[in-house]
Amino acid sequence: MSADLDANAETRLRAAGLRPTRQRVALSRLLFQGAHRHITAEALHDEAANAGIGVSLATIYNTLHQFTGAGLLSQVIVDSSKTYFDTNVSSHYHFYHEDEGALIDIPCHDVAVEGLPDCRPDCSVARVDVIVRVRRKDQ
Amino acid sequence: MSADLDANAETRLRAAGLRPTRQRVALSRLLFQGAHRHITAEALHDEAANAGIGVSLATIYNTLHQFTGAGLLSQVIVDSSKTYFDTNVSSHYHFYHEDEGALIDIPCHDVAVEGLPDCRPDCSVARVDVIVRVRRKDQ
DNA sequence: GTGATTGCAAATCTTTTGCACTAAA
DNA sequence: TTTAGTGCAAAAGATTTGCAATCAC
Repeated sequence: MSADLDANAETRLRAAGLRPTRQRVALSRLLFQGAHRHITAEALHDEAANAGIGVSLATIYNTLHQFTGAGLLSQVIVDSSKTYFDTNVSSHYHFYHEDEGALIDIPCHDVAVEGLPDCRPDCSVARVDVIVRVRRKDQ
Repeated sequence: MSADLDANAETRLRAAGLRPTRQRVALSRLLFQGAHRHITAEALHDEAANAGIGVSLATIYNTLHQFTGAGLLSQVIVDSSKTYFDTNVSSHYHFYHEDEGALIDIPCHDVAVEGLPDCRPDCSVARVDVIVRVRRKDQ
């Protein structure tokens, strides 16, 4: 079954036009098996290390960006000090828990953003980000 | 009139509970005279230098954060590599021109964000950010 | 005077880069 | 074999911090 997972990961990578190297297959398994997740480079590095996969931080960054370029991941910008990557690449929004640094998806179809004006005639909209910043309630 | 502007700046600072030091008064004038603006620490530092005001970059950062804490500025997080500060502290959204790194306000009353679910019972919404990322159209 | 503020330089933190080495096709 | 990918260590940026000097009250 580990071989199965590897085969899945390999297929996914090939489909995205990426060579299935040992590191990419391993990271792909960590990222895409199970539910969608939000992760930072540092966190993925730690996770890989705990899983006994030796991957340098530089390769983690490279891989995350390659995956993003290939459409396997999306970047979420909510905090000026670190970058989150999201395994959910469909259109959706986020809660960001500022106390915990946690991201939670908000399905796009739940939310309507209406009345946006046009920016400029020579511009087109690449993406609309909606970030709902939440905090623990004061007691 | 320069004295007037300084007096305004001083009043603004006192009202915000900040001691009106030379640097703060000068930066306050740069930031708050004229129309609303979006600026980075680096850009404000350059602007201050061009205006003949000697302020260290560390003080620029300190001041921007103090102003933000005092409610005179708000932070806009749109780019993982730099932080923008906005002199418009009223509730509103943004266009972000990714090719140019330019921010443009979208008045909040133009836009309706509807259907947001609750995050968790123990959380309250601190702010809703809407960032419309635009690009130059491909020709 | 006294505590808040500033400036500088060094430290920190995240992310990127150059280059020799290794692995996939 | 040939090119893409990796690891390391160093570099690059943005931001922060420690501490002595300075300023506002």
